[in-house]
Amino acid sequence: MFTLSKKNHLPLYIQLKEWIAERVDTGEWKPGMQLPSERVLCDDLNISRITVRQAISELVTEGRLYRVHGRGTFVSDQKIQQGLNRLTGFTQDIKARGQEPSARVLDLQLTDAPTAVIHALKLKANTPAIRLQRLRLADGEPLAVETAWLNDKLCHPLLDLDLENHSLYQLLSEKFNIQPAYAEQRLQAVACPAPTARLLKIRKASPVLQIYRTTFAPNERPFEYVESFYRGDKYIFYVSLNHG
Amino acid sequence: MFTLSKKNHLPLYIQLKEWIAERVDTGEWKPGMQLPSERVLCDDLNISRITVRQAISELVTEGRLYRVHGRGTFVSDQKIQQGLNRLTGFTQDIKARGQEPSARVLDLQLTDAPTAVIHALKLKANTPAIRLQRLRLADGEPLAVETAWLNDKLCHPLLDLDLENHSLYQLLSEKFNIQPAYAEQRLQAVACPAPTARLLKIRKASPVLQIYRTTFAPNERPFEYVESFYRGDKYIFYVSLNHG
DNA sequence: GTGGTCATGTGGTCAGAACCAGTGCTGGCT
DNA sequence: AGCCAGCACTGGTTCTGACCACATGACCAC
Repeated sequence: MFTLSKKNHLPLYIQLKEWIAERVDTGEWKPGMQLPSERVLCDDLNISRITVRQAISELVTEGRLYRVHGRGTFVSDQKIQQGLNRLTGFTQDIKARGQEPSARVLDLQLTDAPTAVIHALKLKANTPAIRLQRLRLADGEPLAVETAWLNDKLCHPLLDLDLENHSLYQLLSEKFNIQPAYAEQRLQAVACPAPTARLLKIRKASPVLQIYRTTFAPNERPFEYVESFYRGDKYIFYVSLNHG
Repeated sequence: MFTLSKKNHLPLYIQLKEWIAERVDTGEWKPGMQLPSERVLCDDLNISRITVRQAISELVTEGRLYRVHGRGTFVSDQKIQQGLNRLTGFTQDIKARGQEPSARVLDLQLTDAPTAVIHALKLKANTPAIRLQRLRLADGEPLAVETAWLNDKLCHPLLDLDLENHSLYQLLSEKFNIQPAYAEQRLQAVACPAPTARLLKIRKASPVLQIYRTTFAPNERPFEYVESFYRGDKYIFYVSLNHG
């Protein structure tokens, strides 16, 4: 069926894993289909069961396969796979929803960071930070007010850039080589404060989704802390959860 | 240091995993601390290395430990940990927040399923389903109203069980061997409907977090659809996002 | 001091074997 | 016909043992 090359320095289980993944991706093995049993794979490929199990286990962890004790191993339904939980900025998020994102800059300055920001970005006390407040629109309608705090040391020249027509993440990536790798968010339903309500063109105290986000670079350093208010009537947050 | 009991039917690697997890949770082993090497653990506990590796590997996958080739295994920085995005029921969720969960059953019956439920659970039209509505409390205070729809075929005898004092997921697991594997959620900030507000003891139209969840079993069949209203002033939802 | 070598300790990969624990079919008994 | 025990499969757990790849520090030669 296929040969694993020992010469190739790649571990056998990785080679097997990629081989299986390819069958699944190309649709040669369709969702619900049963894989050859672990012992059959051992014999056919002339490798030990521990190797086969390691390859399959990783694919199970990734959600591409699932096992049923006593019955066998099967290809997962691809629809279920998590297209959710992806870290994107407002721009990408809204585009993914089929709408046209835009922005109006309300404030952009270097100023003293409040303690919540100091803590989130792991700054020293009394350090200034960049405060960027924008009204975010989807298809021209106000959807959210977003206040981002950025580490000044990492991206000072940001103050001169055009943040109405470009994605912040895109600029950070192109100009400063900062890519978001990971983010933690807190979501809460609150009554909209009056000033924010005026910007969003909703009645004050309307329900809004308040989102706090801390974004980390690949080296696990936080570079951004954002507080947003999303109109409750216009924005739905999607998330997927997996069994521990 | 500690003894693994063979009598206990739990697999050795699970016992070891829980033992390590406890050290980490209680803070006996602090973030950054190096664990005893795999071979040392083998000798001390008189088990094979493959067992030790399986226990550690799962904790690594969960983000509680990390390994460095050639140096050792270490306790992760807890803040980075994604104890987030774990699929749990209300009971586990509230316990994890350090509060005491409880429930009051408002409704439990077999009835016609609305189309949203038919669709989410992939039922045939005009199929009845189990409707379970509960007021959920944390430390005795109303926190959420939860309406769960369950596939009748999978868990009919549920109608006779004690759902005030037991976790639904625990019962599903013990009685019907149904384990949640994956869930998709939608979250939205809305104004609380009057009847729900009375149950939650808040003013009507207060902001609440409305959460829809579809829960899937390991075989990717949906078995539960839940609509919940969480008090906006008492509940914060945590989520982590990863770079695609 | 600087730079290379090597011993040692770490995790990473893999073989072969054994037994346990669910699932589902089959054949024999009632 | 219907039930149930047994068997042949599946994945789940665990062992012994081996070698590879990487990190580190001690040692030696320059």
